[in-house]
Amino acid sequence: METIASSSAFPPDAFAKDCASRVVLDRIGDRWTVLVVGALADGRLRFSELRTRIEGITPKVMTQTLRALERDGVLTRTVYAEVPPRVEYELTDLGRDLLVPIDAIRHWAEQHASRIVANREVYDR
Amino acid sequence: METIASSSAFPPDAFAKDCASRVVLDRIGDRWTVLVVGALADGRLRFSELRTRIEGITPKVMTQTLRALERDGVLTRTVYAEVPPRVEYELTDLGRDLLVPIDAIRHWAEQHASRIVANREVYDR
DNA sequence: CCGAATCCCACAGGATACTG
DNA sequence: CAGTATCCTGTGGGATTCGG
Repeated sequence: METIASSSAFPPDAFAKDCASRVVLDRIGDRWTVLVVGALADGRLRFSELRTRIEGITPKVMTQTLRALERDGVLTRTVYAEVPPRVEYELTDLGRDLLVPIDAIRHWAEQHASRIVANREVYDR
Repeated sequence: METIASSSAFPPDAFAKDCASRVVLDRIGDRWTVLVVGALADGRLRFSELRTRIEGITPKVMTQTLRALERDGVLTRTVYAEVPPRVEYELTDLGRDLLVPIDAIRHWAEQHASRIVANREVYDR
C-alpha cells in the first residue's frame, strides 16, 4: 500500500520517502520561510522593508529565501525600472494559501514559547 | 499568556530577533519534527514503529529528534523494564496542541506538492 | 537601494557498525 | 529492541565586500 512518488491513484504521503511533499516540507523547514511569508501577509513589501521587519536576517540569506519562494511560485518579484531601484515582493494565490498554516505555526510558537523554554530548563537537570 | 523576552505589555513577536518564539520556530524548522509529531497523531508508538512509518530516518537522527521533543515537553518517553526492551512515545497535551498546525502544514504540502514541483521546472528555464 | 560575489564554517544529519 | 558510537559530508547561513 505504499506510494512511490505519488502516482495519481494514491494520495500523497509525506511519510513516504520519495513523495514530492517531502521537498515542500524541506522548504518550510528552513530558518526564514515562515517569517518571510508571514511578513508578506498584509501585502507587498520592498526588500528593505522585509529586512527591517525580519530582524537578524542577512541580505544574502534574504535573497536566497526570496528566490526559492519565487521559484516555488509562492511569491512574485517585481522590478521597477527606477532610480533608485525598487523591487517589490508579493504573495501569489498559492502563497496566500500557504499563509494559513504558516500563521498557525507562528501563532502557536508565540503562544507556547515561554512554556517550552520552561520545559527545557526543567529537563536540563 | 505572557512572553518571556518581551515585557508583558507587548505580544510575543516572532519577527523580533530575541523573542523566545524564534527558538520554537527553529525546532519546527528541522527536517523531521513535522513527521515525528504527525506520526504520533493516532497514539503512542514504539521506536521501531516510528522508524517504519517515517521512511528514510536513521536511528541516530530519530533519537535526536525524539529527545529534543521530549525536552520541549511535546512528547513523553516511557521505558518498560522488559526483555526485550520496550520504549513508547506519546504526545503530551502540548504535543497534541502542536499537532493541529503541524497537520495543517503537512496537508498543505501534500496537496500542493505537484504544483510546486511544476513551478520549479518552469522557473528553471 | 537592491542585491551579487566571496569566503567561511559549524553542525544537522547521513552511513555504518556495534551493544545492553 | 532500542538505541550508542564513530566517522564524515553537504550546506544553510553568517560576515563582509563590491557593483548596477
